[in-house]
This record gives sequence, C-alpha cells and structure tokens, in this order.
Amino acid sequence: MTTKTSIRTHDCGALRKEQVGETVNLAGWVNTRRDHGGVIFIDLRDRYGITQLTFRQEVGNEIFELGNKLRNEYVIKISGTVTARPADMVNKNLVTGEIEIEVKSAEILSTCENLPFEIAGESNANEEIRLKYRFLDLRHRRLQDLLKRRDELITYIRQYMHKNDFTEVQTPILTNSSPEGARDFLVPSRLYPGKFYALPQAPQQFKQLLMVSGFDRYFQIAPCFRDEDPRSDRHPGEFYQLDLEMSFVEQEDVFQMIEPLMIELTKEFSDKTILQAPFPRITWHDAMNTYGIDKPDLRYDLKISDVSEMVAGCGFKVFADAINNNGVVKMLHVTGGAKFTRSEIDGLTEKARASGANGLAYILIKDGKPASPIDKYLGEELTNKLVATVGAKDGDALFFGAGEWLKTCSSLGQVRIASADLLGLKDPKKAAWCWVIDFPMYEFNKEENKIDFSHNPFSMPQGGMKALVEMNPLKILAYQYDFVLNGFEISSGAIRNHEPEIMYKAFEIAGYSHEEVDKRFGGMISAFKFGAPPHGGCAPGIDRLMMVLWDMISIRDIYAFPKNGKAQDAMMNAPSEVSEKQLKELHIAVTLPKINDK
RNA sequence: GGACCCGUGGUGUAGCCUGGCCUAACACGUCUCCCUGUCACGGAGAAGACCGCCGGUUCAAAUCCGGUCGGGUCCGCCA
Repeated sequence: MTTKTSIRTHDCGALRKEQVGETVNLAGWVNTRRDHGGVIFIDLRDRYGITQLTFRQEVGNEIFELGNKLRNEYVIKISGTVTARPADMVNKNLVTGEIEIEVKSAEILSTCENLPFEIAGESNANEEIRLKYRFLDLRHRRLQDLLKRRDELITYIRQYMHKNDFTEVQTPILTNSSPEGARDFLVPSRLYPGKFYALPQAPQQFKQLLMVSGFDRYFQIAPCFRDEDPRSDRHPGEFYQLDLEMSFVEQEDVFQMIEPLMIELTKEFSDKTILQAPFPRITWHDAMNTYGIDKPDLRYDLKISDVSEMVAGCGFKVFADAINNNGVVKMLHVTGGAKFTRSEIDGLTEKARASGANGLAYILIKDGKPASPIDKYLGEELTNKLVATVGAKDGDALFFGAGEWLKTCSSLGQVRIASADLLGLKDPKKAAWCWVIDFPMYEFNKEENKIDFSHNPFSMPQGGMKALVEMNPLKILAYQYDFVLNGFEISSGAIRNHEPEIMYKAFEIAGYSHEEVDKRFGGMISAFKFGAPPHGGCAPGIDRLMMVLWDMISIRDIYAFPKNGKAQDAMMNAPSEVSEKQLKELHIAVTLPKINDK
C-alpha cells in the first residue's frame, strides 16, 4: 500500500531513519507550532501520524517567514530533507520520532480561522459545540480511530457472512409504512399525490421474501429508521443492523451461526473476557423471575427469588395482601448491600417506585443480625428463615417486592441494576453474553382490554396451529429470542411464521380480521402461498454492539455524523423547512401546531 | 406528554448553597514582543464575559425567587 500522491511522496506517519538524506514532499495539517526564535518546529499531522518539521533562519528568509505565518490547522505542503535527530532529541512517543524534515520550500494550501475548540490533544468541549463542528471534532485522533475500528468491525462481519455463504442484498429504502411497531418516517410521493413511502424500520418483510425466493442465506448491513425518542443507547431516527435470515433452519441453527461471530467480534474488537461460552440460555420467564428484566446483566450474580410460599399468611399486611390477590412476593439478595446508606436506599426505593412498586421493604444484615423496619411484622423466625433460604451473610441486604408478578419482578430488577452500580459490580473487563429464549407470543393490553403481540407478530408460535387453537393465548410461547451483552439487548430474532393459515390465526387472536391481514401484510402473506421454506434469523444492532464493546457512554460517538438528543443534525441544520415550490409539487399543506416551536 | 440536571470570555472550569471585598478568578486558546532543540517548549505583555434571556425580591443579584429559551439524562415510546 502506498499513500503517495501527486502532492506528497509520503504520509506523515511513514518516514524513519532509513530515509535520512532523501528529499520528500509532505502535506497535512499544522498540529502544533513551537517557535524558538531562530528555529520553528511544526508538528505536521494527517491521518497516518505526525512528522516534525523544522523551519530554520539559515535556510532562507523567505521560508523562515512562511514558518512564522503558520497557525494551528493550516493545511500546508512542504518539500525538505529527511534528517536524523540528535540522539538525545529523539521523541519516543512518535513512530517518526527519530527523524525530522528540514523544510526547503513550503506552501500554505489553506488557512484556518480561530477554532471553536482545540484539535491537538483531547476533545473536551461540550457535545453541543462538538456536534455543530463535527468535521473538526472528527480530526481528533480518538474519533478517527473509532471510525476506523467501526469500518474494520463491519468488514469482519461481511467476511464472516460471506465465508458462511450469505449473500448481501440491498433492500429498498423507499418502501411502505408498516402499521405495527414504531412510528414511521414518511416520504411524500410526488407522482402519487396524497400517498407516501415510508423508510424501513427494518428490512423484515423483504428478507422473508428473499427466503421465499430461494436465496437461502441473506444478510445486509441494513440502515433502519424509527421515529422514536432517543436514549443514550438509541440513536435518534436511524441506526444499522446486521440483518440476516436463513432458510430450512430451526432456532438452534441460527444460534450456531451467530454465536461464533459474536465471540469472534468480542475477542477481536474488545479487551473484554467472555464469561461463558457457549452463551447461557435463559427463558424469558426465568429471566424475569431471577433478574427482573428481559436483558439481564450477568456480569454480577445478584439474584431474585420467590418467597411467596414462605411469607404467605405472615403478619406483614403488604405481603399477605399481595398473595391473597394472586400476586407474588419476591426477594432480591444483594451481597454486600448492608453498607448502603439511608439515602442510597431511598434512591433504590425511588427506582422501585418508578417501575410500579409501592415501596421497597428490606432487611440489612449488620453485626451478624438481620435488622429491618418490618421485622416486627415478620417476626424473628420468619426473618431468619428468609435470610437462610438464600444463604445471606453478614453485610448482605435483602430487598422485597410484593404484588403482581411482572411488575414485582421488574421493580426488583431495577433495584438489582442500581445496586450493582452502587457496589461497582459492572466490570468493564467482562463480557457476559446470554440468550433469552421462549418469549411469550402475546401479552394482555390492560388499557385496551385486548390481547397484543408481545414482540414480533411474524414469529412462529411454539406448537404451531395446535397451540393457537387449543391454548390460552397468554401461555403460548414463540420461537422468539434475544441475545444480550452486559445488560444491553444486542439483537432480537425469531423463527418466522411461514404458513399462511397459522399467520391468519395468529393475527386473529390479536384482533385482526383475515381482510385486515391481507390489506396490511398482503405482499408477504401472498408470497407464503407460493412455496415458503421454514426460515428464521436475527438482526444484531451493530452500533449498539460497538457501544457496549467499547464502553461508550453515548451511542452518538459511534456515528460519523450523529444527531443530537433532540434528533437534529446541528451541523446540517436538519430537519429544516422546505420551499413553497417543493411543498406544492408534493401537494403538501403544512398546518403548524398553535405553539410554534421551531 | 412527564420528571430531574445543566447554562459564567473562543474552550474547559471556579465563584452560586451562606447576596456586598466580583471593577468576575484560573487553565487552555488568540494577539504582540523575546528566545536555535522543542515536542503540552519557555519568558514578558495584551485583548476578550454586561455570568443564556425576561421579570421579580433587595439599599445591593452571577449568587435568592418566578417565567422562558437552549442542551443533557431518564420515564412514556422503541412490533
């Protein structure tokens, strides 16, 4: 590989003492300038490295004066002689540190205004200004390395997929609105007034159609668009998935294909140690019961147990009532939790309340004795029994939740996560992968008093048609799975429902008529009537994966040009108004809300 | 839609709780001058902020109160 061009003979990371004596041409940015009166040192920077230039008075007035004019981030090209540095002047921090260039001629290609923040060194300006000047922020070494790493990771994925005989196919960006799921980004059609394209939330239907077409194994580094509010692990609007689908497979085949890739990516692209491989598999039900969340962080071992039977009929009304109302009482064992301060416990109580609990009862084991605000209701015998059942030791804490099963599990799950934070249990050197399997097919929607799909409506119900006809829908499981890394959902996936009759029945249970299904998913359903192979796949979020592997606080850093937390592009000023002419062509009339916030 | 946090020269911070000595401090950057071996060069000097904005309380507001705007985090939402 050479980076030689018409303008330069070498890049700024190339020269060594072997080239001493050669005349070279370099070009790049002025990283720093050190003026010593009779000699000026310039660190010339490009993507490949930094090379020190010297501008000397004795070489000539013209060149020396040009050196005097240089300022940070000017773009220059120079011609000069590679010279060895005196032994005691070698800079061990630079790969080019043994040499420097004595500049004989130079030209300023481009000047630079006063910078909004410094480029040499760390980027520590606030995010708002860094996003506005993203092209400058991207000059920082850290971000350049990050994008380079991103490219390498995606290249690795592509090679892995091709090695396994997957074909990458580009599916449409302008497609149709899908009525389920997230909000769509809509694109008005000029040729068909009043009609809209939608940007794909995922290439879901297309990849299934490719299976019907017989491609057997498809993948795509697929842009996905969802118009939902961002979070620190959710980039606003757009993100990338490794979308993949396989034919003639069962769940196990998908696992065997994707798990080795995740292991390789962890080893190749992070310094984390994989805690367990093959990845442990946890049913959704067990995950909720034991960790209180469907994306458990298994780097730490805090567990929730069911103590309903133990406390049934006890003197504590909250517990007794929960069980009388068909609820449960759950107990979270936090090793080392007795040292939590009052205000930390208040914080944990807030977490529990925020996810639906009425409060947070607890037992702290201090000086070998359990102590609790509720021990007078529980009594010594029951308290000791609860402590013993999980083998809690001196210094531990037990937290209790009581009420409806899912809510109780979830609230203790949040307490579990917050406790791990307080105890510093989230070890960045560990990679705890796991599969969460057997998601329920349906869930009950209390507000609308109806049954909804709990995840992907295109998943195959376990037990097929027989299960749909005979079972309580809320008990039916789907061939639907996620995989999780350190408490982040990296991917969901499923074995799909490829049989039209089962599809109609599955939708019927969720309240969709035959006609509605035809109308909304007609393309796919009709395809399934023409010889559809059993198929399944998954779609790991690659930005999310990189964020977790590289311990980024915000997913925004993973993108070259991220949007801010308000879903705007601060550099391009998107979104923005368009011209009347454009609107007219599209037959769009804009009706602004009364409170006009730009 | 809701809750919480933040806003001080170009950048990052201190000061705010406990109003007055703030005519706002420090570091980096910028500008001028000096310096021939630095690499976060060094030295001397200078410019640059009505403390996001509006209003209130007070003899007195960066500081207290209300509103508003901007940014961030979380909940809702994300099949």
